[in-house]
Amino acid sequence: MSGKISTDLIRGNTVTIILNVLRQGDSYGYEIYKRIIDLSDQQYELKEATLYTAFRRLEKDGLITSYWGDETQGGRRKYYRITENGIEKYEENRKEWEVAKDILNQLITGGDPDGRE
Amino acid sequence: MSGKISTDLIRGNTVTIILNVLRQGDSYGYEIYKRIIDLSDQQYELKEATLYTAFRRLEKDGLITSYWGDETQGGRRKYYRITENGIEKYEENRKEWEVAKDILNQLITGGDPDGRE
DNA sequence: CCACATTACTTCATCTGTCAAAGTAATATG
DNA sequence: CATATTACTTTGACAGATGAAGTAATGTGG
Repeated sequence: MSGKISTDLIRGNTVTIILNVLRQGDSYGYEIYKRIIDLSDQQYELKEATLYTAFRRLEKDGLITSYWGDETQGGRRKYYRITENGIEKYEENRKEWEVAKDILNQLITGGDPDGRE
Repeated sequence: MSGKISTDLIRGNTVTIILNVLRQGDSYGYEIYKRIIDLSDQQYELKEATLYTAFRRLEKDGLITSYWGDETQGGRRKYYRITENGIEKYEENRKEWEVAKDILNQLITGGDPDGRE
C-alpha cells in the first residue's frame, strides 16, 4: 500500500484533502493521517511530516484553528477545526480541481494518434 | 488566459504532457509550448523555462532525442523525438494518472457532509 | 527603413511543498 | 517486560516549476 501513486500527482491537493476531512468534523493529526489512507483505499499515504507542516501553514493562513484535547489520562491530542475561511477555501479548491482535471485529461490524452480519445 | 490553474495541480504531469505531444510527431520547443496552451484551451501555460528544463531531463533519461532542424535561412529550431522508452513511459504515466484521478476525486469530494457525492 | 512584436532557445537563482530521518512520550498487548 | 502502536514535532535535503534576464533572427506596421 501507500506510495502507490506518485506524490507529485497529489502535490497541490494536500490542503484541499485535509480541509475536506475537517469539513466532516474536528479531528486530530493521527486520525486524519489514518483517514486519508482509508479514503484512498490504502493507495495513498500522506506522510506525517507533510501533514504536520501543512497544519502549520493552514493555521497561519487562518483556514483552521487548533486546541488541545482534554484527555485527562495519557496521550495528548491536538485537534483541528476548519474555519469559515477554510470552508470557502475548500470550495474554491474543489472547483479548481474540477477544472484542472478536465484540462489535464485533455493534455494527457488529447490528440491521441491511437484514436483512443 | 494562462495561469488560470495552479501549477501545483499540474506538477508531476509535465513530462506526460510533453511526451503526449511528441507521440503525435516530432516537434520543437516553441511549437510544443504553443500546442500545450492550445490543447488546454488557453487555460494553462507551461512556462518556457519549465519546458526547456524538462527537455534536458527527458533527454538525459533517454525518453526523447533531439536534432537541429536544417532551416538554411534564419531561426534555428531544435526538434525533439520520442523514443521507445519514452512511449512506454507515457503509457505508464497515463495509467498512473487514471488511477490518481480517481483517488484524488475520492480524497477531495469523498465523505461529503453536504451529500453532493 | 526602423521600431517593435514575435519566434526560438538558454541559463541560473529562487521558492515551495514533500518527505526521510530522528526524536519524544504515553498506552496497549502478548 | 519488550514491542507495537498511538501521537506529535522539527530539521535538513531535494526536485520541479518559474521569474528574470539574455541572445538572436525574422516579420510587420507605419
